Amino acid sequence: MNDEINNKPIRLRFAPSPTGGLHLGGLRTLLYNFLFVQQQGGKLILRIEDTDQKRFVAGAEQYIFECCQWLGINIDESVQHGGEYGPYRQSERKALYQQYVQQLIDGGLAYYAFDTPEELDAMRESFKSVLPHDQIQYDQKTRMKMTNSLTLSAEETKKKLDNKTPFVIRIKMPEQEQIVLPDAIRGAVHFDSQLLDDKVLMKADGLPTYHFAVVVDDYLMKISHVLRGEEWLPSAGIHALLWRYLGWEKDMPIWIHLPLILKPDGNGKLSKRDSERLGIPIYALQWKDATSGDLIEGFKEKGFVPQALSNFLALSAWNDGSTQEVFSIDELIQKFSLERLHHHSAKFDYEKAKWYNETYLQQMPTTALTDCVKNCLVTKQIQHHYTDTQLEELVELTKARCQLINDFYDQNAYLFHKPTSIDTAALTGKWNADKKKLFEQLIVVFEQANNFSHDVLHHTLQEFCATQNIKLGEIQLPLRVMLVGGKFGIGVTHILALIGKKESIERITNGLNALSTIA
RNA sequence: GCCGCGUUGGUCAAUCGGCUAAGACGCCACCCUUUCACGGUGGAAUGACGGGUUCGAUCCCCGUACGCGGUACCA
Repeated sequence: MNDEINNKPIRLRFAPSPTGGLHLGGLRTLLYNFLFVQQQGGKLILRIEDTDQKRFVAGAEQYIFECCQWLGINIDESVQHGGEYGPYRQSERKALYQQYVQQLIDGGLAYYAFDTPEELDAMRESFKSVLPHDQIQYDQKTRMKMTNSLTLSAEETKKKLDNKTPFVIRIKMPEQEQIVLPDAIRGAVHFDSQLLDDKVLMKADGLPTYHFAVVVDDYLMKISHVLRGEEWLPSAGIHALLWRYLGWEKDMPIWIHLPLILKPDGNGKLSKRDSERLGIPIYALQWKDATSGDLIEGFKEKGFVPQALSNFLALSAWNDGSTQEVFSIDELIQKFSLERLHHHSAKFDYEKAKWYNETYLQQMPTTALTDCVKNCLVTKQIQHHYTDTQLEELVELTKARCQLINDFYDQNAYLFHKPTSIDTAALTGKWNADKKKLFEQLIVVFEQANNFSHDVLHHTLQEFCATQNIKLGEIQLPLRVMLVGGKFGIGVTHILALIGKKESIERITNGLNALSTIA
């Protein structure tokens, strides 16, 4: 549809800054970029926006690729995949930007500014009395009072440049002009150039700012659609103006500004702090914070499968208009549409995310799920002697109660080690010396049993109850409490079969000791 | 302050002028189950406010309020 209008190949880019872990919002932007590209048969470019060396974090770039891999997101062009529009790291494109700023300067659309940070501060101070509130910025109201190539003569400017005086290059905002940014989901967004400041295009270190680099790179990389976060909308007017100033207006990509993901509670954008504060993941994969040294768990470490995260994320700012909520990646690719993207922010609902994961776990083939559980047990360093067949059996029996992979251990810990305490209160009033004798006899029966499988045990218990002339229900609860420590868990005969004869007898014996205090 | 974007239950949301306002998560109750879950059935719970436009506004327009974002030689 859009490709026909523009008559140009579909090329999208995801352009993160390597300044830390990739959080939920970035992940979702990445996912939407991917879905659209897959649907349209286009290309997805991953561009590293590392123009701020001060904020560079080692490892952040590699981490982004790892997230893509875990989520199954295919990148066509990047520092790792290559491509004909490289380099794909902005710091390596430094020389490329030069000719385009020069073009703007020659056209009188940008200018050199020599003001030092101190002079800028002084300017802000001095204008406090004449300008309303704090709308003091480097703009058409103030630029003629500053040290720049607009106020200096050509010779003076040349002298400063020859002397290697530090400078930045600023855009010269037009005096009075309506700038229109066509956003595919929000319609035309208008900006008044009079209220916009003369943004820095090139910094003193010779690297471009974001505003200049995106425009140049999106043009050179032939980007057809820009799907990025809403935090860019206020500066999108400047980007649109630059596309025009550089003479590329007819090649301008289609803009789509995605809503933000907000804190689950309270107000504001979801942040790293919320992850720690609420114990919820916000990264796909664990991220080690370089400054604090803290290791922050991601969705993967919490026990999510990537398909569930993708599905949850995809539906957090889009739906197909039906009541369907569970979509495979292929369905998402097929049904995704720009038109149905939401344009308002929403709170992050971790409960819902877990529900998605639960849904995916229930649908997974037992063998695949068992593999996940085995990995989980390894990372948790849980010692056990279960065979693969037994683990598969356990997965089948317990998956209905698991939302996260880790739940297979957390919910079934009693299958891996003896209960640390016995909830004797659960049996108050239901325990006496007669019951104790009953269980002592049961131990004898178990000791003589030569088949400890689940179905045989079922008959064994029934026969035992018949000979004792009691109902099965009378021994079930005490037996459960002795085996697992409380009123929870899967069926008792399954527990007995899984932990085995020796372990079962030990637990009953221990249980009888613990219960002697209430009898 | 200024600029931009938003505003349907506790949360996520459907509707594209006809509403007795879907559905999901969460919550509650009951059923199933001599445990806990799963499952099943049911329930409570929503259009920020004020003006228009219209036979009719959740839906369109204008204000107000509120929320979010931006306002850097950060992205």
